[in-house]
Amino acid sequence: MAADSLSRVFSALADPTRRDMVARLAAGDATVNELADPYDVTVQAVSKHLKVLEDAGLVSRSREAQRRPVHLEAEVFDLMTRWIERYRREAEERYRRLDDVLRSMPDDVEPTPPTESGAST
Amino acid sequence: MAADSLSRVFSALADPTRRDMVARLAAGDATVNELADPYDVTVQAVSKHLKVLEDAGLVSRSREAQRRPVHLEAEVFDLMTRWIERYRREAEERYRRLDDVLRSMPDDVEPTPPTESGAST
DNA sequence: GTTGTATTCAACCAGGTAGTTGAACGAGGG
DNA sequence: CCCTCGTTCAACTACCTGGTTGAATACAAC
Repeated sequence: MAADSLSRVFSALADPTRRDMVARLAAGDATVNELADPYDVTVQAVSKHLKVLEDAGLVSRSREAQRRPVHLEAEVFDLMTRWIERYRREAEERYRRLDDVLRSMPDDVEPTPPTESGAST
Repeated sequence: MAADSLSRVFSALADPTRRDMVARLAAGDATVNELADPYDVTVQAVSKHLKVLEDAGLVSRSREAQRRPVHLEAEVFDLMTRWIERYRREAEERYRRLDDVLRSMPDDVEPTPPTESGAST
């Protein structure tokens, strides 16, 4: 299941520093030291953040002499967008449907489809 | 601390159980007990998860007798989608631009050529 | 008023995470 | 070869998180 990688991506982006790194990397590749500069933390801490982003598939690192330029991988964003949009659409549709029902319902009972059983994975 | 709302939303959805809850809530409102049923954890744990989702603005709870039906709030998804799409677009555009540059540079010099180990293809 | 049901609060524990310092490693330049 | 720079590894600490159990609260039914 893609749940695991989805967890890694969401978790990676739950940190403001990492989100800021992603934002800056969207403007262009950078080295660990360059990335670390604006933050008030050690380079080692930034290196750890980078590892989290890398494990989530959000960035990749190449080797160029002793530097390791960090590159943003945009494809993983799709995974999130797909998940988000799916449930948003569902929720909004349901909302619209409910709205319809309420409007077309004088004071009768609620329609309960017989195909409704416990939700499963 | 993850005080900003974007951090809270990403953090909330980083947990597979909470994502599953959201998925199920997209199909319709549910009570805490209903939500807790399929999971192998106590109701209290689910209540905590719900609090996280609520703090993130992903769900809301009303009061209906002693039950507290949970309702999915779809708007917050927009916040994430906007963030994600912004940087994805930036990254993709940059990629396209780079591609252009490379194509318009047949055998010219590169901006930073410390080592030359073959032409770029 | 007492009982029962649904939910939350409080205290606690195990594991993970973000940060630190200090040392090691890898590649170029003197 | 030795030194320096960029980066990562290792060990440690403080805190946050997800889980537990047990008690408390809120409302409905009896």
